[in-house]
Amino acid sequence: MPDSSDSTTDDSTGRRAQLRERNRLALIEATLDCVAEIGYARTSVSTIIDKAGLSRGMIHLHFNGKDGLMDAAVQHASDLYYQNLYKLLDKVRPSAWPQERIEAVIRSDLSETILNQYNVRIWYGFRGEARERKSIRTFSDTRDVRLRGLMFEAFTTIAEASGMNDPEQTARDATHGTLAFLEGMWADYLIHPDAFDRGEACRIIFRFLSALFPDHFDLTGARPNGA
Amino acid sequence: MPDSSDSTTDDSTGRRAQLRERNRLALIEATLDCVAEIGYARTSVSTIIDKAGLSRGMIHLHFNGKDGLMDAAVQHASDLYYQNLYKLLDKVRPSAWPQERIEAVIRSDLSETILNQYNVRIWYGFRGEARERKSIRTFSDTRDVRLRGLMFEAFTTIAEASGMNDPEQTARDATHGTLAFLEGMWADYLIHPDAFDRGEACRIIFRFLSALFPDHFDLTGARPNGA
DNA sequence: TTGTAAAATGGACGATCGTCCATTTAAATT
DNA sequence: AATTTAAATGGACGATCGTCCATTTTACAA
Repeated sequence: MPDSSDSTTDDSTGRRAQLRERNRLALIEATLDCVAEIGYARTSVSTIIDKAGLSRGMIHLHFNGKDGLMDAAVQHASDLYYQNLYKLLDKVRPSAWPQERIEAVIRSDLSETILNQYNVRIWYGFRGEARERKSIRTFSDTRDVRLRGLMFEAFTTIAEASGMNDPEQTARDATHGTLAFLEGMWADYLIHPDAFDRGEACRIIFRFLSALFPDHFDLTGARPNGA
Repeated sequence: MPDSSDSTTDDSTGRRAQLRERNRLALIEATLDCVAEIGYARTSVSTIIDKAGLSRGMIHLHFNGKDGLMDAAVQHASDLYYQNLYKLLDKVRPSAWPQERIEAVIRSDLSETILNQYNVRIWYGFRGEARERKSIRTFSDTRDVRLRGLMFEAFTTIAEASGMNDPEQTARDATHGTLAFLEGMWADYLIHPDAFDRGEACRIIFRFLSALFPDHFDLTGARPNGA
C-alpha cells in the first residue's frame, strides 16, 4: 500500500543523503585530525582516507580533490571555533556590565574549550599556508567581524564612563590591543603547551586593562560598577 | 722559494673553503626564499636547487638531505633576526633610561628591518611545522633568552621606581605582556600586510604601558624621568 | 705541469604524491 | 522482485617527491 507523498519525499533527509553527509563530515574531520597530528605539510590524501577509513575516490567525489577538501576543512574549523566561542559568550546575562562582556571574551578565548592543543595546532598549521590559499586566508581573517564589534561596543561604553578624552579612539585601541594580547597568548601556548598557565595569561591581560580602566577592571577581571 | 708555514695553512680561508661556504649559504638562502614565496609545504628539493642555481646533489653533500637543510635554514633565519634586532638595540646610548630600552625593543621589533613580509612569512611558515621538527621548535622558542632578560631588568627598575607593591611580579607580567603584544602585532601584519600601521601598533602598546607606568611612558613612547 | 683529492654535477631510483575512472554496492523507485 | 540511479570503491596513471652515487670538474699540492 504505497502512501501518496509522505514517507519518502525528497527533503534530503533520506538514508541516502544522510550517509552522504556523514561521509563528507568524516573526511573533513579526518583532515583536521591529520593537520593537528602531523602538520599541514605531511597531510596527504592517503593519510586522510586512511584515518577516515573511507575510499580514495571520495575526496574527488565530494570535494573535487584535495584542495577543495582543505578549503572545506578550514571553513569547518572556523565555524566550530566561533560556534564554541559564542556559546560561551551567550552565557553572560543580558544585563551584564560591558566589562563583564570583555572578561567573558578573554576567559572564553583562553579556556580549554577553545584554546587547546588540537585547535592551536590546526590554527597555526593552516596559518602558515594562509598566503597561498585564499580560503585559508579568510579563515584567519574573519576573527574580527562579530567579535571585534562586540568588544568595540563594550570598550566604548567603558571609555565614555571613564571620562576619557577620545573614547572612540581609546575603544579602538583597547579592542585592537586585547585581540593582539590574545593572539600572543595563543602563540605562547603553541610553543610552551606544558608551561602555559591560563590563569597567569588572564591576569596579565587584566593587569593591563585595569591600568587602562581602573574603575572597571582589576587583576581578577571585571569590577562591579560604582565609580 | 717555499716559505715554511704561512701561505697555505689550513685556516679554511682557501679558495676551496670559500666556494664551499658560498654554496652552502646559497642553499640556505634559497630555502628561505622558497618558504617565504611559496610556503613550507610547497618547498621541495627541486624548487630550492632551481632557485639557488646549483645541482641537486649539493643538498645531500652539505646537509645530509632536505631535513638537514631545513634545520640549517631555520637556524640561519633565527640568527639573522637576533643579529638585526640587537644591532638596532645597541644604538640606544649606554646611559639610557630603562623605559628608553623598552621603547627601543618595541620600535625595533616593529620596524621594517625586522617586521617585513619576508620575515613574517618565514616565521609563520616554519612555526606551523614547529610541532614536528625539534630544530624548528627552538627557532620560535629562543625569542626570550636574552631579550626577555633585557626587558625584565628594565621593567624591574621601572616598577621599583614607580613604588609598586610587588615590583618583580609586575616586571614579569609587563615583560610577558609586551612580548605577547608584539606577537599579536606580527600576526596582524601577516594577515593584513597592507592595512597594517606600524605607528598605530606602537601607539597601542605604549598606551597600555603608559597606563601601567604613567611616570615612564606616554602614547609616544618613553618619558624622560623626573616623577 | 702533473697528480690527487675535495667539491660539484645531474640523472637514476623507488616511493609517494593527487587525480580520475571503470566497476561494484546499495538505496530508492517502479 | 526487478529496475534505476546515486554513492562508494580501489586501483591505474603520470608527475613529482627526496635520496644517492657514478662521473666530471677544479682547487690545491707535488
